[in-house]
Amino acid sequence: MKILTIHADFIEFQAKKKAFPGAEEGIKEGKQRIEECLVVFTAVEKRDEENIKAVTDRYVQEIKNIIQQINAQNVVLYPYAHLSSSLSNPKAAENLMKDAERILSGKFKVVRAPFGWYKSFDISCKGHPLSELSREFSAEEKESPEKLSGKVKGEKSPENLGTKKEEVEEKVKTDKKEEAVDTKELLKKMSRVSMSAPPGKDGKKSNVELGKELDLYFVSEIVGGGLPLLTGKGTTIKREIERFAIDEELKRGYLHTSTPIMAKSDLYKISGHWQHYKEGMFVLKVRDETFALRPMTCPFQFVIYKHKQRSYRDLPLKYAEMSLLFRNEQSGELRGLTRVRQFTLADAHVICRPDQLDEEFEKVLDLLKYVMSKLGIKDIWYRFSKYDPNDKGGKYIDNPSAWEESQAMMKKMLDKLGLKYKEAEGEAAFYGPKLDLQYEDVYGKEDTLLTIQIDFALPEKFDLTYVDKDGTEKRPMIIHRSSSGSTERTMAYLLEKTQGKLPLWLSPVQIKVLTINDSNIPFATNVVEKMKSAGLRVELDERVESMGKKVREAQLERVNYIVTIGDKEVEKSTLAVRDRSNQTKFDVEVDGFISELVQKVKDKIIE
RNA sequence: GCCCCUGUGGCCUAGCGGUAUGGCGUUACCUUGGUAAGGUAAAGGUCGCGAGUUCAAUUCUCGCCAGGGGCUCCA
Repeated sequence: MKILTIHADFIEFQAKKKAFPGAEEGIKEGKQRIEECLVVFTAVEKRDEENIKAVTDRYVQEIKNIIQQINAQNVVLYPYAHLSSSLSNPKAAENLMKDAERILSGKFKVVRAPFGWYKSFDISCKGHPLSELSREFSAEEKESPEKLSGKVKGEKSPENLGTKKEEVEEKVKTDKKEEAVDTKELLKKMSRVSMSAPPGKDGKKSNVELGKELDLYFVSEIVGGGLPLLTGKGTTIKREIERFAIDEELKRGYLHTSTPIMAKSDLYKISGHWQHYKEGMFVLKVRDETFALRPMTCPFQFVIYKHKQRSYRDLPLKYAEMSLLFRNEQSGELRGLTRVRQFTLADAHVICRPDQLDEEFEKVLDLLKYVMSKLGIKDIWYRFSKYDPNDKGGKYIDNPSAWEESQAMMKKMLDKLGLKYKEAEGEAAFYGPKLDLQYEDVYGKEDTLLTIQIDFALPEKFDLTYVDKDGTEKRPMIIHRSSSGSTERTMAYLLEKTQGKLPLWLSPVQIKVLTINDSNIPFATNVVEKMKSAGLRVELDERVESMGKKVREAQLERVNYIVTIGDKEVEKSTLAVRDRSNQTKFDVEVDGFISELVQKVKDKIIE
């Protein structure tokens, strides 16, 4: 329910005409005038139907509270459908208001304006701070009326100024009480972790299972669904992927930006994301302003582009960012690291002249292929994602000729590059066609790993321009693309594909050093320190356990190399090295081994 | 968000209308052992949370939270 209240010197209204056939009958004809009154413009909404009684109670309570504050005697209940776009059925609304009239008339003089009629009215608002108020509420929260009214007031800051002192104190008290009660319960929640997933095809483990088994990440109830916490090991993988992507992008002429993770809603309104995806955004209302966590990077980088006048000589401009994004995905969609509510996207926007599009597209594809080769991403396929000409849900920018043109352009490029692809209607972004790089997870489910998109709509919306040779302003083209994808999802892909046996350069623990007896520890420690200072990730297992046990555990951790140090090794200053093929080499030179691994890491060898 | 499944100490797991089984890990002691699990002992749980049914609920019912599978969605 939404209400708007006006403390008025007077209101004068007159029913003119039925707004629909079922309008209230037997109403007073002619003008009615009420003086010194609180006028309550009221819209009953669809969701209120679930619990009419509770909503009525709150409605009455709110009115009483306001009347008390402004010290009025008369109330006018005025049906006002225009406050909401999701109205309840008229009969329910009419009955609700009649009920409220009955309840309130015990204490005040109540006039109810006719329901379902077009009415003319004159009103004179007193203009003091509390003379205009609005409230929005539903029956969802079943709490005591005192607490409810405190809560509503808390949401509307200007009115808070007028709240009586004791009410404010009471609110503070209830807040404190809530904190005290919850803390104990919430602490328990903090330790609750739930992660479980059945095996996939051929008994393969999902990224969820591997994440838990290898201690890479987990999801905690207290933090929330779709918000995984990466441990030190998990973060190592993430960091290596991201460093690699950033370094490679820099080599290829990208500029890395660093833009805020949130903005005022106005920014998203320009791009159309607000209209298209508001439901999927985390919206923050702070005082009188509305912000939202960003679900994508585009508009931020466009703001940077627009900050200066650009010449045709400046193009192509390639803005990249390792971008933290937030999307309020449906709860049923969340899964491990594959689909989350906060993720990092290796995002970029190549802003270029139309004559550069072909070449830039090709360069992007080359970058993606390179990244995939180093990450060991194979068995992906290309999907040419087009719009759906028959879509009437407003899912796509309404400009069929631009769609046809840009899709034809993309198709030409794909064919020229000799790519094999599947065409998919209705899979485009709302602003343009995409080339998606698809993969299959352990359950055989298809998902997008990387994407390249041609955008014909946003340059127009943001009025992006450059000055061409002839001195006139021209419209650039934009390629949206991700190089290593969402790092979280790419990690999920790699984990599932390798079943945790990550390539050396991505492994959280590359080497595990095992000692055979305590007298080997000093030499082993020395070796470990050498490895660490060479930049290798190594752990020492100096426990007094059997060799068999230590080896088995190291294998289960999926380390790349198991180095054993016993009396023979100490004596000769060498190592016994076992790799993933389970073959052990003896008498390996320490420095040689270290430099070999360092080189492998540097070259990002996929074994 | 919808449908279905799941939720037992840090991890895996047995079980059942009468507060719980075993293993791994942990801690202590013994073992100094050469490549897939050495021995003994101890500590650790209000059986996801809340309500209902019952003399009695971890067990049955409902609601909520979380995870997963399938839809839908994916800027």
